[in-house]
Amino acid sequence: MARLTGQIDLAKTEAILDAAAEVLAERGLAAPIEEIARRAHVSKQTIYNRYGAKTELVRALVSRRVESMTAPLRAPGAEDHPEETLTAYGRTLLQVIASGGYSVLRLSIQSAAELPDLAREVFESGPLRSRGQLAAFLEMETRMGRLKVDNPMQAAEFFGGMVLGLRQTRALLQMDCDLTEAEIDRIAGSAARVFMRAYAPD
Amino acid sequence: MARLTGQIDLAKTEAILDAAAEVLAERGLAAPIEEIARRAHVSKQTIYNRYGAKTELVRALVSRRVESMTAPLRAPGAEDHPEETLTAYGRTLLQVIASGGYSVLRLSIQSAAELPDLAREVFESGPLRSRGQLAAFLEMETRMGRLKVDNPMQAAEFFGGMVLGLRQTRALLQMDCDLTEAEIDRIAGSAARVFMRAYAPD
DNA sequence: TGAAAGTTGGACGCAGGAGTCCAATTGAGT
DNA sequence: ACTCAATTGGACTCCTGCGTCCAACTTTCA
Repeated sequence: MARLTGQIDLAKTEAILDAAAEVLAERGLAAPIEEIARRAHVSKQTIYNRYGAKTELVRALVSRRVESMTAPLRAPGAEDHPEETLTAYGRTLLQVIASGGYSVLRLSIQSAAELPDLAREVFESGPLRSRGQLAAFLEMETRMGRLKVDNPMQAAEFFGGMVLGLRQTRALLQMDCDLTEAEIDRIAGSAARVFMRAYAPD
Repeated sequence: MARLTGQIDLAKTEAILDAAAEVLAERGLAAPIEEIARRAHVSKQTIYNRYGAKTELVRALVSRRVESMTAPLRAPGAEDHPEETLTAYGRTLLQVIASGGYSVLRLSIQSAAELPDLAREVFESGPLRSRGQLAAFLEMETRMGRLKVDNPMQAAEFFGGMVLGLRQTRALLQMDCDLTEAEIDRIAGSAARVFMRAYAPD
């Protein structure tokens, strides 16, 4: 095995986190650590060498993957119509669901009673941050007169909520919601159009 | 102890379900059954006499409480403006969160891997049903020319999502989101107003 | 007063899984 | 070749919590 640093094997660390993501997504918090070790082709001891405890493994995993459960706002070209930026944002939001990114959130929910600080971290550096970016965008567009949003954060939550609809709940309940690329476009597009109609200037 | 029927004690059954709701909400699925028994002032055996297994207790609890996690659409007076009905619906949606009704959903999410059928039941007789009622209302208002909604179910999801915003996620992560009665009114009102602007006829 | 059923608590067996220990192995660097 | 740290796997301890069993007690109904 290649040891990249003189010390611990980075590739193994990645393998552990990948396996943990898989197993915990499938079987929930109840999944035994031995199963993770097995699937990472690593000994249980190796996992304990790095993380010391199961909760720490969960922490590491979740912290590292929060980003992946959140839609970033792609820097919009200044010439774009806001509707396009909104559509793009909505699309990313839905792609996160379609690609199983919600397993991180599900895990955090499952651990919330034991690890309230982790829950907080996930919320803040995930959805809250994401909506915050959107809110900043809405505010800017308002100043430029292309939108008329009085309460940016509220409006951002509105838009996110519209796009997600019942799909977030479905995803958290592990029901697969067949989201094709076409579906995603359709929904994000509709939401953006409706939003524009409500928040158009004058 | 009063035995209401000649047979089993109905009051005890209620006590068990109440205690289970409490304990499971606080400590999650990991909560031991003995704790539930203790808090219900009942012996562990009594619980097993009724449910036979922990999963069955969870099933019974969740099934019985799904309704409480969902906003019903109050039958709107025919003379009301749709905006009022929407506001009322949104308010109920938020009151469910404020009153801790989401613990049922959290529980279902935690058990989803083990009890996928329960998850499905919760989703369908909870949020899905609720939005379905709203969709029917929107469709009716559209036929009466007071609204112009092309895709009622989608619009219903939009509205529900708007009202919930990030609060659903917060609630599932067990972060208390200080929702005062005033806040609730404000949010539901805003959402309804925005919705009306987007879906007004002509 | 005598069944029949429900309840109690307390002890018990048992399984699964967290975390530890250790002797043997592997690989990197010198 | 030699050293040092990381890794391995397999055994082992410990604990928690599920589900069962049972003997004593209570309540209802006849």
